[in-house]
Amino acid sequence: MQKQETLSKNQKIILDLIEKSDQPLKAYSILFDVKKKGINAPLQVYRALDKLVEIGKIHKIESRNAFIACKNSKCQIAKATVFSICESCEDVTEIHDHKLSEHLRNFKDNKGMKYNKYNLEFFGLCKKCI
Amino acid sequence: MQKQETLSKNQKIILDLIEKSDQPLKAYSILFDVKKKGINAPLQVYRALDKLVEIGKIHKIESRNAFIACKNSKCQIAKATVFSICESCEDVTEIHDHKLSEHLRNFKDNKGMKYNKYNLEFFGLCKKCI
DNA sequence: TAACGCTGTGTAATAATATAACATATTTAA
DNA sequence: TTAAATATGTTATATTATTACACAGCGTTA
Ligand SMILES: [Zn+2]
Ligand SMILES: [Zn+2]
Ligand SMILES: [Zn+2]
Ligand SMILES: [Zn+2]
Repeated sequence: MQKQETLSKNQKIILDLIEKSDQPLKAYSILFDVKKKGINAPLQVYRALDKLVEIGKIHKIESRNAFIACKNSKCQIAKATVFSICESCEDVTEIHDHKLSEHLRNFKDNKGMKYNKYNLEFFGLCKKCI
Repeated sequence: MQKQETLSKNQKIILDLIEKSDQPLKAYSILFDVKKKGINAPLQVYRALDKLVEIGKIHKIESRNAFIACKNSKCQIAKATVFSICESCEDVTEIHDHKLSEHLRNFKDNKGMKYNKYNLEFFGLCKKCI
């Protein structure tokens, strides 16, 4: 919570917008929406997005080049993300599954990699689209 | 193997190139390399890439917008991919871990999604970069 | 208080990634 | 042998992201 207080003007504007949407937003759609607030250039948006991702307030959906707010206070350090994505309606939901997280957190390959982050995206059809 | 035989000219050229590299290649770097073979436009590359991804000959590394050849005959239907990515040297390795695959294949959320695909990317430091 | 590092802002230009639209050719299958 | 499906070639354009540069605000510290 105290991190919220230290956000800059542009970061707040953009986080507010993303948090109001329950679905991922794309950078240029964000740019369009915040022009009325005086944010004029892509770079202003990308800088805020980078910071918000870094502190875990939002996550990037890599397969969609879009950004969604994190609703889980526990993953504020965006190091372990799991999403479910409907390939028909594009609905995206963040998944918090303790057993799955444990499994992924404990995963060791046989090459001696030292992991500090993972991102998992499940694709399929949601209830409405089946 | 018989799928290889049915690849078109452009698909073969581009698959050959990707298979010769043990690391992911980006679309425009592929384009640059195949110009000498008569492939002149981005779309020709992207069309081949789409097809090769579809039949599981290559995979897209979503977080890097790059394409890597699949060396595992079992995942020819690119529905279940796991990668390890070194954030320092950008080395990418496809992971085949039976236990992990089982776990992911069997994962069910509580929203009634019907999954048909997943992609997992681990990030960290490889042995050389630690 | 001045010098400095750090973080953020604003702006313009450009790079990098990907697709639309259209015309034509080749392969496959009924 | 026609029709459908798949692939090609080309131009233009859309979308996503970064580089480069100038400057502002703030806390530290010499
Ligand atoms: Zn989260
Ligand atoms: Zn759906
Ligand atoms: Zn594979
Ligand atoms: Zn490395």
